Amino acid sequence: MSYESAIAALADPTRRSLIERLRDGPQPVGRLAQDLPISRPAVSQHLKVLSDAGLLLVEPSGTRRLYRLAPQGFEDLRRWLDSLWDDALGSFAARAREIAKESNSKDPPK
Amino acid sequence: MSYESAIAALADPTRRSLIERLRDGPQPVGRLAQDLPISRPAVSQHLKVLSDAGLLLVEPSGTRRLYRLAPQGFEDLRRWLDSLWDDALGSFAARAREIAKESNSKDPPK
DNA sequence: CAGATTCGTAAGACATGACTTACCGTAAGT
DNA sequence: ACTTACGGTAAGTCATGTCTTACGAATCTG
Repeated sequence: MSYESAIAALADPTRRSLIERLRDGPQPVGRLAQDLPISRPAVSQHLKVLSDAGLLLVEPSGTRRLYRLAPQGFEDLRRWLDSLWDDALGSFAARAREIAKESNSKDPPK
Repeated sequence: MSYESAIAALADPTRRSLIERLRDGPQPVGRLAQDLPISRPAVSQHLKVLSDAGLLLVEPSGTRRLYRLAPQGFEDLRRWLDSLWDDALGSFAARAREIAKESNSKDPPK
């Protein structure tokens, strides 16, 4: 239902960089912004996009906010991509059979 | 190595629409453009982006060009997404254990 | 309570990307 | 050879998204 927003969110390199950093575990905004060549507000905006897409969860802790990966958000995306891959394989296999058949007619057995 | 361009390509709704139409099998540009609310050149440009990202294969046939899904292009993307999902689940499980522990200290057994 | 941290939001500048029309090349049909 | 069909490319317009700085809200510390 909403893997669309997830894909759109993951399309941006900076946001993928944020996602990669969160693979090791939850981190506050300030720490995430430290290693990036952009301002902290920009990071906040990216985090909002990722959260709205269901890819991140937030947990307030004092004045800080811990962001972490949200497994739920990746599920739909994974399923869509898997079914797509299946169809791609199917089409590929069908074409392979055609190629084989054409090759046969030009190059008959025995 | 290049799942980045694949994601960027799939981020656009029109391009996803093209991908969806190609799930049933290969189709020429004109047919793909018929059902879309945009011009044929626009479709050509989208098809180029998808091809460059490794998501489509082209097969010239007379004056027409048949586009089909390229399984190879989805592989890296799938792997990256899967490993990401694994880490997300790991982080989620770790947090769940913390929650349970906190709940225990406030709500001691027996 | 005053000051310092941490972070989100608003407003505006700027770059990027998705469309259009116009045009050209190539292949098939008459 | 001429015409028609099909599709890629170029140039320019317009919308979208990504930054910046400035500001305000909430929490911790002294």
